[in-house]
Order: sequence, then C-alpha cells, then structure tokens
Amino acid sequence: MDEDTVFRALADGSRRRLLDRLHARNGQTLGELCEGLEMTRQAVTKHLGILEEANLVSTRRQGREKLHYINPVPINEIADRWISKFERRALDALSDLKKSLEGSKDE
Amino acid sequence: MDEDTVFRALADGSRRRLLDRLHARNGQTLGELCEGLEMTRQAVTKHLGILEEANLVSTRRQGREKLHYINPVPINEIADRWISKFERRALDALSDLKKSLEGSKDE
DNA sequence: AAAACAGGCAACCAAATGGTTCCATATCAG
DNA sequence: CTGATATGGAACCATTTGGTTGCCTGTTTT
Repeated sequence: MDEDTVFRALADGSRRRLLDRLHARNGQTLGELCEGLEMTRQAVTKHLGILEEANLVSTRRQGREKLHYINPVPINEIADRWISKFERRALDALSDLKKSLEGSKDE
Repeated sequence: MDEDTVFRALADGSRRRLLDRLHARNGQTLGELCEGLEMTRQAVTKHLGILEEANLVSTRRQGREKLHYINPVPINEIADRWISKFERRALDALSDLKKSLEGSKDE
C-alpha cells in the first residue's frame, strides 16, 4: 500500500536476494531461505519481516514451519504508478536520438 | 550502473519527489528545486548528489547556476532487468485467479 | 570594486538500519 | 516425556543516513 515502505524494503541487497530466491522457488521456510547466506537466522527473520510489512512477501504457518510466498502486486504498483512515467520520458529520449541520427544521416 | 546505488537512491521520499519535480520540468536549478521544500538548500544538495551518483540525474553548469536533468535510463534498467521477472509472476497469478474463478463458476 | 546571488564544503548530530548474541516458545520424532 | 528442530523476541552495537549550521568560492549586477 505505502509506496515508501515498498521502496525502503527494496533498497537492501539482501532483501532483493531473498525475493530472488522466492522467485526461483516459492513457499520456502525460514530455514531454507537462510541456507548458504552469510547472515544469522535472526537477520534473515528481520529482512523477511520488512518484506512482509511491505507486502512483498506473505506467509503461512504450517506446523512449526513458516512458509514464505512472494507477492508481486506492490512491485507492479510501483512499476505502473511510478516508473512508467519515467519510461515514457525514456522512450521520448530514444525517439529524439533516433530523429537526431536520421537528421545527421541527411546532413 | 550499480543496481544497489539506484535502489538506495530511490529509497528516500524526498529524492523521489525531486525526481518528480524534474520529471514535471526538466533542467531546474538547485534554487528552483529547493523552493517550497521544508529542507535546507544543503540537504537538497546532498540528495541531488546521491541521485547524480546513481546516474538518475545529470547536471550542467551554466554561469553560477547548476541545471539538473533527469536521466531515466537506470530506472528502465531496473524495470527491465529486475521488476519484469516479478511482473511475469504477477500475470501468472492473475491467470491462475482467472482459472480458479472460471472453475468455481462451473462447479 | 562592492554587494548580492548561486552554489560547494565540512563538521557535527540524532535517528534509522543491518547486524549480532542470548534466551524463550512451539512443534515434531522417538 | 525428552530431546531435537523451527521460529520468535529483545537488548545491544557499529555504521549509515538525513539533516543541520557555519563558512568559503565563484559569478553577476550595479
């Protein structure tokens, strides 16, 4: 929901890597997400908490395990609402470049 | 260039608002960008420095003024290289939802 | 040349951030 | 029940971050 929370959550490389992992295989437990990382379990817990608060990850308790699922909706909201307006400008810039190249061809 | 620098730069609301301002009108001076903000000029300078380091803003000196221009390329790189893979998942989720709705209609 | 204007630099500060360690709780296996 | 396993909570710490203030440099304007 809150744009700032999402951007903040995405600002950290470890959290982005966690999202990458969940993207590769969804529904992993905390323990699985910790494997191979140079961090304590508690650090990962905190990161997942921040991702959960930003609604980028949702969780489900199953017995003593906690399964983590990626939620792409907030990312899409950002992409749609915020990034798209800069993309339009990028496309404009590209078309300007194209025109200038075409112009130099003629001159 | 560096993904992390860009994400970090985008993590702050004041900086995103500065990008918004430049998106609305490109090529503003530092003084113009400060107008109406509840921040000192030096704070804005710092933010613009971070945006510049992330290659989200480029500058041009003109006399005693410094003009700031938005550069959408890094944002597009993020959108293309990183966000798109989550978007695909979002579309998958939507199509799953659609299927499940269609299923429940039949049953 | 002097004053006014636009911006840069550096020291400093409080709060947030990313991480740790230690301990507690809940659940599963034997 | 007991022990191992999976996660949660809280205190604590160093560094980064976002902001300030004070002063300096360069460029116009008069």
